[in-house]
Amino acid sequence: MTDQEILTILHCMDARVKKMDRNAYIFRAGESTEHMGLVLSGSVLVIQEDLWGHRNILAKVLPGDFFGESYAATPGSVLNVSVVANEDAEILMLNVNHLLTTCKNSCTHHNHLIRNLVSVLAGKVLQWDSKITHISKRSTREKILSYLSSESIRQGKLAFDIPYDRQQLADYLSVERSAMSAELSKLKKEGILDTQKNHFVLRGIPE
Amino acid sequence: MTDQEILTILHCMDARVKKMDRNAYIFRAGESTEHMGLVLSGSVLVIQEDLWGHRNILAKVLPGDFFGESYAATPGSVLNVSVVANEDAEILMLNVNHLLTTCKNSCTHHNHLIRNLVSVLAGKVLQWDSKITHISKRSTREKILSYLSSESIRQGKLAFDIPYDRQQLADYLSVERSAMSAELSKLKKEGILDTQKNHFVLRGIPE
DNA sequence: ACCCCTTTGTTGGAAAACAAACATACTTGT
DNA sequence: ACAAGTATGTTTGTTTTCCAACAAAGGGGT
Repeated sequence: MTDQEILTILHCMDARVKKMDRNAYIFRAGESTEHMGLVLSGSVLVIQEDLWGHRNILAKVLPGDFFGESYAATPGSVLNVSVVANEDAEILMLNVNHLLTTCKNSCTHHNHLIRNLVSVLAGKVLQWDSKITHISKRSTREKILSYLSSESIRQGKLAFDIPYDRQQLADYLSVERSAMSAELSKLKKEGILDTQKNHFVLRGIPE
Repeated sequence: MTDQEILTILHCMDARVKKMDRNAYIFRAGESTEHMGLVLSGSVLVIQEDLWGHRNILAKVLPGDFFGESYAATPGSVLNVSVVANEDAEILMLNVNHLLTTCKNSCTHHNHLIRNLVSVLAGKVLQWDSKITHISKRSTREKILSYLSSESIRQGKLAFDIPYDRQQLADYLSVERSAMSAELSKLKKEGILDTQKNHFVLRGIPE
């Protein structure tokens, strides 16, 4: 596309850049929205939290990736999650309704964009599938190994970084940080993996 | 749409009806597919299972609803789930690639169908969100109550049926059937709910 | 009505996670 | 270099789940 076309589309979708400070809320559970977010810089967390401090991290969204598309694309839906900036971040907010309802200008690119939206949504479902795979495991150890091995496969190496610190990983896997930490130590002692900070090396089970 | 138009579209998407016996597999984890399924009659379960008999039910799909769209819409993806007939069922298989790649006949309805696909996918993400909400809860009791109250809200009544039997509910919530059964008894004794078979009545917490 | 088979409820010991507290790095700012 | 704050690892009771086995209830077919 030419710059002009991109500008037209951005205007079509009512695009606006928002600068968010660390820990600022972009969406709050209970609200509804027509906009989806695209992370330009920094990162955001998609979370659920209750009044007792339990925080469930559904995903960390990095630059180039979207969030909130499903709520924006479902009229009448109410956000079941909140989105907070994990660090200072720039977010491009895009109105999905403007994309889905044929616009007056009848952008020839609308259809292409909608197909892209299909890819984004399908990818999100697959991502959710794999999160469900991990947290459905019954023990902390299995959840850890399920997550790490899928990350290892996804990144195509046995040594890789994960986007979470310990507390965040525990919140992502829905387990106690302390129990997880203990389990990681065990796995180290057994030689199944090695880790320092957010860097992991899987060794596989010795025969 | 006229019958003729519908027929054209069905042909476009390589539509075929499959009759499945109870317990027959429609998709197996590890396969890939260009087709999504539409349940015409009966019902199917979207599951993950391991070699030790643990079965995680991701969803029960009833007539009028789809399954497999996300894998079909993501070229190169591999099924992370299996789909089995929960009872004798008729399934309409639709080729999503034919829908996404502009067809030679250039069906004028393609765009409309793709928008519908967006809705279906967005709805699926929301459904997954709520499943994650339930199984992220730390105790069996909380998982049960999270699921039941969301079903109650969704159906708009305090008395409602759920689509699962006890074993299936346990598999959906990723807990032990026996522990769940015990917890349900407790909740009954405490007067928080009542249940017989798959019918539930929520009473709320007595003040 | 009877038997068989499936579903649901109950129990008890073993194992695991939870929660809170503390110890030990590791950062960050000054 | 220091101090304060944060992140990570460790430990200890307590609570809960898991698992296996059994009991009770319900359904279907003959």
